Amino acid sequence: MTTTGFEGDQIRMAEQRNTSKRAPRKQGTTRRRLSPEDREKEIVSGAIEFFARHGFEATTRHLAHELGITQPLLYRYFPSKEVLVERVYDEVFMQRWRPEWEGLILDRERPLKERLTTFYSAYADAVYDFVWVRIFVFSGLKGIDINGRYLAIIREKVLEPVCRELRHAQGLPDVDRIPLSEEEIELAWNLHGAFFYRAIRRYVYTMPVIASDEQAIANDVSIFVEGARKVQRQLIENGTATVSQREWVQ
Amino acid sequence: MTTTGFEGDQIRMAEQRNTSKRAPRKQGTTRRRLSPEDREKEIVSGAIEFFARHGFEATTRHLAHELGITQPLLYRYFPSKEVLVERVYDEVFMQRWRPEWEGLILDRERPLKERLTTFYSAYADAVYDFVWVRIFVFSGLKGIDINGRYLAIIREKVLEPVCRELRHAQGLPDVDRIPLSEEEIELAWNLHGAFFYRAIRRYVYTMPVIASDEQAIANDVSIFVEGARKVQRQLIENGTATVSQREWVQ
DNA sequence: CATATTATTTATCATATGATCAACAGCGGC
DNA sequence: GCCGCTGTTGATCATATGATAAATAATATG
Repeated sequence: MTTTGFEGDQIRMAEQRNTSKRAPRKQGTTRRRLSPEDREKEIVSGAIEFFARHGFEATTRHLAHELGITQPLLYRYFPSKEVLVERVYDEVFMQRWRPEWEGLILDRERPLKERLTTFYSAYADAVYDFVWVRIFVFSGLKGIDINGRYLAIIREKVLEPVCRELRHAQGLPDVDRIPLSEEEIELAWNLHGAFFYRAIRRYVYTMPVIASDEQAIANDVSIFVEGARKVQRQLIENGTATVSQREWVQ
Repeated sequence: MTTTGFEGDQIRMAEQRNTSKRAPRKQGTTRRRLSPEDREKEIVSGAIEFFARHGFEATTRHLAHELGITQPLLYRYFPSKEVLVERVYDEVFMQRWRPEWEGLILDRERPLKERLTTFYSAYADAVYDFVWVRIFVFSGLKGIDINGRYLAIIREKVLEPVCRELRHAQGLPDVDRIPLSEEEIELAWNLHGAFFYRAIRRYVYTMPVIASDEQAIANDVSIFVEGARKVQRQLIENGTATVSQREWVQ
């Protein structure tokens, strides 16, 4: 009646972990003793996967159980759950942005569609990822400021460049002459949203999503570059992109 | 040292609620006695807002506190937290889809851009909403099946119609002759993703998002209808929309 | 092989949380 | 104005959870 459901599971868990990657333990009862560095790495990578799956409200006991260790051991390596969670944030968010990506958008030697497809494909390699997407959404819901900081980078390194290059591609005035408006930035969010919503469908809604990301991204880009021309031009000329009733008819 | 931090707060909370909408209580100490129907309504609507804000892991004590009632009272109206949460799901998801929306997309008397803008604007009235977006994302992360069921409706009532109407608008063969492929449905997700990601930025990331939804939606639609033509045609003709290297150059 | 070091575990604490029940008190009927 | 019904609360329970400390055992060193 008063069973916690954990006592006997340790051996089972240990065996389970062995099937994945760790050195095989001769007997399920033997204690595994790692160097502090290795243990910490195991805890952090396990915590990342664990919190990505279950959210940050999930318990340290549950995490320890999944790691095949006891709960107090976590406190040998991290003074509190909060610190461990901070570490997970850092590990997932830090250095996730690769500076070389920026160049992919800006290289005017290549046609814009190709550049954007190349960029978003490279970006997808890093970001179409269970851990990344879920941690990002979890922390967003929780109101962590890390989201805002990351999205500021996206704005500076992706959205604004996309607007500038789209202007250049169709011979519109430079941002020096007519600065980017919020409405124009919102256009770039169109592409970015279509791109990232695919990841949300896959990893937040756990829907089966079409296999070829390359293909889908190329289509996103094509739709955007073809479709945004007219809107961007209107936006710059009129200061608004309101489509007159006449224009509905095309 | 052993304080729970709740004892004295009840009066304060009661006062706080009074500022919002409830009948003013002459004395902060008096007990408020409602009819079961009214009390239940208060609890449900309070729970919706509360869980949307804090997630479903948030505690019944915290909820009761915010409602200005004591925690045991919740159990007079709901046998368990789980049942209350179920009720919140039902309340938020049920009858959220308005059948008349479907007609907005299908009315071939009007140009497609106008139809889609009208539809997505109407849909935004219901769905660009703090509670809706966050509950949807929370339940998605939690793996609740309600998401999948809702998205099946979206597919049937929005994505497939959008594909059909886009075909019709540019004289492509009917779905009777060439059925919709997953790739083609993925095109419609482009528009839907751009649309819904705006809500995610606003209510999940809590970013300041541009004011005029009407405007932004009209732009989304314009980009999509203008941009998706070529891709859809290629998709149907070639069975794939792979853009040849030559075509990059436009 | 004996011993010291320390990674890991067992036992435990304080508080938090879902849930229950008897006591209290607002409100309608007489 | 008193009384009974019942909406509401205070007290409490069992378990869960973050955190701590002492006991145990794996590994290195001599």
